[in-house]
Amino acid sequence: MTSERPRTRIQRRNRHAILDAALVVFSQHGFRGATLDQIAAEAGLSKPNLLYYFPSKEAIHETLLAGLLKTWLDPLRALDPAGEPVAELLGYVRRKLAMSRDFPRESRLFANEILQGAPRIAPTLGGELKSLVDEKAAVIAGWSAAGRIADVDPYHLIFSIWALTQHYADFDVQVRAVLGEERGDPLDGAERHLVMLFTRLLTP
Amino acid sequence: MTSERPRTRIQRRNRHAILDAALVVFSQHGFRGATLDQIAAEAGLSKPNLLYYFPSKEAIHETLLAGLLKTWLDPLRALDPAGEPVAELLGYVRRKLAMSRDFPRESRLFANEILQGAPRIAPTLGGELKSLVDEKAAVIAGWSAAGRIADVDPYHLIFSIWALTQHYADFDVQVRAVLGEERGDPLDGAERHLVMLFTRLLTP
DNA sequence: GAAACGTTTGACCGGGCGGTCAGGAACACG
DNA sequence: CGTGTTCCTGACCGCCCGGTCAAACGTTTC
Repeated sequence: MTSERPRTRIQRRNRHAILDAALVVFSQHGFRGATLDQIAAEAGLSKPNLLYYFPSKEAIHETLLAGLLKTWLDPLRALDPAGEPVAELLGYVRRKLAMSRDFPRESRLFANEILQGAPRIAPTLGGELKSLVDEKAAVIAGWSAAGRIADVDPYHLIFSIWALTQHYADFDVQVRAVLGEERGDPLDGAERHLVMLFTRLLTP
Repeated sequence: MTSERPRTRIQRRNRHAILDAALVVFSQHGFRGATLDQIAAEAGLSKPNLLYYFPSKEAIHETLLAGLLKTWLDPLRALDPAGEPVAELLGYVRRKLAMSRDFPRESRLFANEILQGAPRIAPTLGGELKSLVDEKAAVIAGWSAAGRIADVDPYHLIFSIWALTQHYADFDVQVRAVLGEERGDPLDGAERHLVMLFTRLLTP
């Protein structure tokens, strides 16, 4: 893969600006819905200049996804087999929810990719993602068998955490439309609710 | 709105074929990502013939969304204030999960629309959807106050049901990639898991 | 069978798209 | 200051997209 680090400061700045702009545009319109002109405008650059730094639209998208996947899986990697089970899982929920709060565009970029059949990251899903989940699922299954948490299917537990936390980023518009403008940040209520939900679910 | 019913049988057949094909294509590629040629090919018609039955690409999409929203909200409408609270809510979960099983493309069409900021159904979200949810949230809050179910935020409870059930349709590729091909239908495991989850959450 | 109407299509159009290219501007370094 | 290198851009290209249209084809009706 092309992993040459940017040499000059101007390169770093512009590549960064492009990826930032691309994240905004791709996450809102999806890959096909986004245009290079939009990204260029958002980045404050000309379209040919974009293609000076990246060989193609595809390449920008791929770079974005590759960078995303690492940070996206970190919260799960941090799940400590040696920790207190319920606290560990609640910590995972909180970290994941924090990502929905702090990186909603990353979440939507990912959701867009999966929705469209994951054409560009299918191998990663069946490879890196699957083996990480397998590993952590085994840990959870161990906790379950030892009676330290309630008896739950570890895979569906993980899916539940993903679904419940990412929902607040991906379906943000709907959440806000339903809650109206009065209430405070939906994410605050969500955190209380989810901590309660998983506490009730997991304590034996 | 254009609500003239199709007169002849050939009209009904072709309009239906177009909407069917459009659902397949729109749900996979999103509005901008889909092309009339794709829809026409999927429907087995020529592109100009598509535009004989619908005035524009937009019109096809709108027709699809309008028809979708009704069926999409029916499971929530069926929530009976007079029923037994836990059973009612579990029934809602099951109906919603059945929709993910039977109409995954409808779910993805909806998800695509929300992800992109709901440009075409924002009014409906703040109107029809909000008032329905408000109504049912009041019912659930009543059950909560009466001690017939545990003390939960009714809005976030409803969000949780949406998130957990739709996840299996919208993120189907990811779910299957993680679970591998061995296991049976993910939806079977999901149903057991979700029934357990909501039983634990809701019983006082 | 001919008129009248509903249905289908090939050919076409203007605009927007991803991408190219030749050359100019800005900078680094002696 | 000169020169090599990096950075940037206007103009352009070919393709694809949504949509149009005139004409042909089918079907019904009398």
